[in-house]
Amino acid sequence: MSIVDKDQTFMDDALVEPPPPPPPMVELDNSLLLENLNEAQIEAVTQPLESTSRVLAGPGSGKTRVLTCRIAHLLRHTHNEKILAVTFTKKAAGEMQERVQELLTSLQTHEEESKPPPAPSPYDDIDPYDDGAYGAELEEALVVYEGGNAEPLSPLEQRVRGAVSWQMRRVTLGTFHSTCARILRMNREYLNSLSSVVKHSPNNDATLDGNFAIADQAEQLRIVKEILKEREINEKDLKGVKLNTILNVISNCKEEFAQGKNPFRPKGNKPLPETLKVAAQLYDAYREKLISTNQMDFDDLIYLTRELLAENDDVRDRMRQRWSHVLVDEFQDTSLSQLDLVKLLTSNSLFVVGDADQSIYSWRGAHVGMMADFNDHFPDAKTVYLMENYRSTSNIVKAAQKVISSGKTDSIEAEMRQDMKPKREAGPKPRIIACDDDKGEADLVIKKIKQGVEAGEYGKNHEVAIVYRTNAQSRALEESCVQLNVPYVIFGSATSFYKRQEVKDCLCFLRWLANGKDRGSMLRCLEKNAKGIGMGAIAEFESYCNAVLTHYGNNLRGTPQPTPLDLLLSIADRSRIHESSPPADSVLGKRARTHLLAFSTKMNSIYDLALKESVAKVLTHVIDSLDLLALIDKRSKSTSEFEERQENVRELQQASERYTDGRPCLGSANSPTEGSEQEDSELTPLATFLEDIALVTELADASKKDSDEHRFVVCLMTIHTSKGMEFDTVFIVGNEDGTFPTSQALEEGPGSVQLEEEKRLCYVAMTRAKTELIMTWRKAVRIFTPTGVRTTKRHRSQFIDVLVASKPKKGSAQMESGGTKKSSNQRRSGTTNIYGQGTNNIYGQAPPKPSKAVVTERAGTTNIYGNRQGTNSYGQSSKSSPSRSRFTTSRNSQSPATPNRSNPLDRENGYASHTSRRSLSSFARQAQQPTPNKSRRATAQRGGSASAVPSARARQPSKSSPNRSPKPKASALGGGGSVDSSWFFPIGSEVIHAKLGRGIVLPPPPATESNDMPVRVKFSSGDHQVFDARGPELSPAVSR
DNA sequence: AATCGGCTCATTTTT
DNA sequence: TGAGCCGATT
Ligand SMILES: Nc1ncnc2c1ncn2[C@@H]1O[C@H](COP(=O)(O)OP(=O)(O)OP(=O)(O)O)[C@@H](O)[C@H]1O
Repeated sequence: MSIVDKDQTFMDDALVEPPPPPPPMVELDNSLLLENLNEAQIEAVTQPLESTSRVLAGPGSGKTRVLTCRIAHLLRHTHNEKILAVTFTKKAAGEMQERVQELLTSLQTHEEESKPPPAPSPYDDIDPYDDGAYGAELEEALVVYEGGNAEPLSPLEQRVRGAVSWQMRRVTLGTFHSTCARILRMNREYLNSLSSVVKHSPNNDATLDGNFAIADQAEQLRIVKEILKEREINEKDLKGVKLNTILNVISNCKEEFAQGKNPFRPKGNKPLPETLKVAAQLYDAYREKLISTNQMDFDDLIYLTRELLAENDDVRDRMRQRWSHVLVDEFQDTSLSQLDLVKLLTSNSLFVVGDADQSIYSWRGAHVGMMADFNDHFPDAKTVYLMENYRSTSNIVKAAQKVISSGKTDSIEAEMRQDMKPKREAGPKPRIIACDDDKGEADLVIKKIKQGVEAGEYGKNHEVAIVYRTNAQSRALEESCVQLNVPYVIFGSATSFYKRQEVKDCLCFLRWLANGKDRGSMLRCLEKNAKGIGMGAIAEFESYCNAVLTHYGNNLRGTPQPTPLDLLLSIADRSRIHESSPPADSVLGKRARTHLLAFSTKMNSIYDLALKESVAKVLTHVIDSLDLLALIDKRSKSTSEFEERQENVRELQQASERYTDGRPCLGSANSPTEGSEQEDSELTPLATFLEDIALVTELADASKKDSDEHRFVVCLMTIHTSKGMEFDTVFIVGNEDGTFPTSQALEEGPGSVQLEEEKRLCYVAMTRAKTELIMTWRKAVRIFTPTGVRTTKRHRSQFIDVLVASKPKKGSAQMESGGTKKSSNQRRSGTTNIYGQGTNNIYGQAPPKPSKAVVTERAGTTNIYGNRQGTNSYGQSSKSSPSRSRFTTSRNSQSPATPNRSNPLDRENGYASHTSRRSLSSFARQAQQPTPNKSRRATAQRGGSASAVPSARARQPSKSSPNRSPKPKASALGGGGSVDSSWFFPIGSEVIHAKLGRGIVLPPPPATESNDMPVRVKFSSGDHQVFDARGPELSPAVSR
């Protein structure tokens, strides 16, 4: 105990006691800090230092800005107090870090400039980017990243940087998960006495240690499979319960347990659902396996930390002392357990920011009522509302508002909801475009973007995103990008990169080295990457393991048991285990022995290297000594596949290089860099690398260069991923019922939890747009059925209906007859009754009535609705949109005010700076023209390259169906924000008429009873004609 | 032990 | 459609 305490104190001291004294508190001029804030924002930022505050605010209202300023405010008004800021993703943490840094820099610069030249200060030699005060090791990396433009810093700049660096050291930025991992590792000595750990380690051997690994989904699955196998349960016997479902259920159960409930007890007299039955069967075994292999899953990070803090007063006090101020961004997506954590960590300064309408993670355990409930948990909390929307044009704000206020109206959220005040001009109207199918949609979107770029419609730094509901939707878009030579980047987690075999095959060695008990990695090493070893040899190895462990159990009690890694090593090097152990030869057969010995020899050399050398060197040695490239070659079907895989491996090696800090890979050796006392130094470089991978930190891509910064690139991502971002132009694709909202949500029906979340998701998506918002949908969608591929007709989404619908007329309510007849997808009978079931449906009382007449009448062929082209109004507005990173004044345009910090180990904040992921090789090839992005945040790329290679197969033009869109009455006559034909065919754009050829759209005539969305077109012949914007005759003339 | 081919199932969303 | 899994073959 005393040792522990000492250790902890020591670590804390390292942080609390600065080598240089804190900067003198000068007269603080807060006006500069508050200069760019409105009144409500100022009120939020300047809440008392010791207080609990909740900022409730809609999208684009500057929540993130407020949080940033609040951090700066706290830093400037306290001395050594430290700050914990929790963000939703690591990327958000990175941006936050950058922004705070920029802000502090500009404030500090201002202060320094207005001061007389001071005497030399202790900061003069501190370079904020290298921890240089403590070690010189990082210089190499610095050269790499600042190499191009390393200008000598002026004394002023040095002082500023030093001061800022010092202040930033007081800030810990991270996600709940990364913060928890940190807390757990800091308090590793407590892990095995946590009650739930005790409960799930039947052998009571101290199994968890500070090197615990974070189990990814693959590992979770492996464990479940292993349990099933052990119990001789066939997957098929599970009655259709899928393995992934089991994992999800287990995850939910953990939350329930944490909240003091027992999910496995039947509720009332209802029998337990099958999924829960299965989960109940597996739950204990699953946890035991994790713990006995020294692993935790994502959920454990949260729950065990919560337990740690709840059960150990001393730890809790220490952690509370450590962070005097706690801030949480995106609080609406916080779970109840995370709330508990916040409570446990907070002493008396808490600042949370969120928007109930943007809660989109309830499926992951987020508590939807979190924002509303906040004051129940913190009765003294002060609430500040931010009502102004600075991001989007008012047309976009209005449209989004229309969507969010549709549907359920009796929730607390709905009651609390107030309209935002748009601060920007009206801007171009949001547009809705119908497309034939996915190919048509993708081509249309990409062509429009291409045109925007090439015709100069997009100003400099114009950012464009395409967002979609499901990842699978990216494929068609990618194909179009490749075909049309438009550079793109897929945002999202890098998991697909780490799922690739070749990457896994490399990583399993590193993981096994870091955690000798990691069984999954062990099996992969042996099974896939060791020559001549298969299931048989593995079985023999395991009996050897058991023999030795039995021996330890019988004769060597008190001696720490060897891990499977130790045992493997011992085959070639007996000294790895106790000399009295039974010899391997006695257990292993000849054949197995030969191969295991060979492999063990190699592993020994790898292990020894790991005690001396960097992660990158070890990885290289792994690849070389096991001839992994040859293996990959053998497994590849083509040279291009091999090259791609090889490229992935290289990418991984590159990433690993950044985890070089002079310490050895397994550098437990307590002689890191002299005097290096950063709190993280107890985590080995290898462990840091692996943890970053597990927690989905974006890995480094050194190839990102400044020269890329101003190139145009389209950002592709799911709507979930887009949370918190903003773009000048946003395309939301796949807005058809069954895709978005998902069919599952539709089946739950109007007002259901799921459908409401889909609605919020749509709201989030729409509010990402600053100036231009375009929503597309597909009239036909390809689906996979047992009978093969089929295309199914789809209806535009109910959210679009909301946008298009006019004020409902009383009494016109009517169930949709299913006028879609056979053409509609019979499997989804659920969809029909979303129209006008009872009173609470999304349309209020009067669902739009699909007119039968329309259905039959319009039996025309081919056509898509309105793409627009030609010049339209949006050049004007892009300037007025405040650029996100343009907060600071001063001249950071030329100086690397915020260069990519180079080394993830240099993490005073536990955060590795943003970077991009591996590029799709096909993309890399075709992207010679543009590439990554100017935007600091727009960089990541997902692996999954296979999907980027477009198959050149010809596509059937899908037979266009009669348009069965419900035809809202008199919609264009409605008030502000309603849809008129210009949403489909902008005035001035070029269209093609099936018979009359090309024409130009003129201002429309007033709507009439028979044509409520008229478009007037002028043809080359000089004729003017009026059409129905929703009719089949017109289609947009796609740019040439 | 390694490879090949046929079978099944899939698409929510992510730390 | 196509990726991943299982089992039969060498
Ligand atoms: N007081 C202000 N004056 C001018 N622009 C502002 C102000 N506050 C914020 N902005 C701008 O508004 C935009 C949105 O800000 P921010 O990203 O902080 O909003 P948010 O509330 O976090 O949005 P979301 O909830 O969608 O994540 C940014 O471009 C930001 O620069």
